[in-house]
Amino acid sequence: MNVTGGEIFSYSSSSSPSLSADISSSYLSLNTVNNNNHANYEKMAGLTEKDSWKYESPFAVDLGGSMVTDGGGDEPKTASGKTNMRKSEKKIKKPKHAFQTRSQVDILDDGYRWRKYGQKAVKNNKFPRNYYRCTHQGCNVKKQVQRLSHDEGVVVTTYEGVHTHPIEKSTDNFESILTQMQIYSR
DNA sequence: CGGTTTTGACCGGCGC
DNA sequence: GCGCCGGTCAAAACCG
Repeated sequence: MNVTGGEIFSYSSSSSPSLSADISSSYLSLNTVNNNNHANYEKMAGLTEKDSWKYESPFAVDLGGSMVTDGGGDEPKTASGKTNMRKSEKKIKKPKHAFQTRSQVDILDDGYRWRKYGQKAVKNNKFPRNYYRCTHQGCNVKKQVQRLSHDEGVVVTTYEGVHTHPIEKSTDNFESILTQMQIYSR
């Protein structure tokens, strides 16, 4: 069940669905998810109880900044043994924020550079979910992008963690600045 | 060539 | 204990 009211920030790109397409021209090469197979899930809109956690944000806890510590990269990636504890012994939850956006494209550029590290089929949803990680060194911020099956025009982006570095993108255009404002105004 | 995407394997948690 | 499921890894392919 959902705990405490979910923090769902939904804003519509008022007018230009192509907004993100423009900005992200640099690495907009993700070849969409159109070609995905069938897997006819059509029960609910796509949110199961399990998924519900994504839409609640325990940010009251640490948005203050404490959790950012992980940015230091506590992951002991030893060149030799990679299979060491992949799961950090982290007890505190990272803040997660779900954004819902109307957009034709999957790539919503927020000014950061992301590297895709996974893609999985979503239950009750014919579209897969994409997992991205911030490429900045020491920044463990992750995000996952998902599209609603029954409403292909809606893209849900869930951010996890807080960036420990400034945006590196050229902010010389209005759209990107707007995007940043939307992100920071939580 | 170096960074990124692709994609199946793998892993931990959870329910039965 | 087993199998499902969501999330992550990693090697190879890919691309500018």
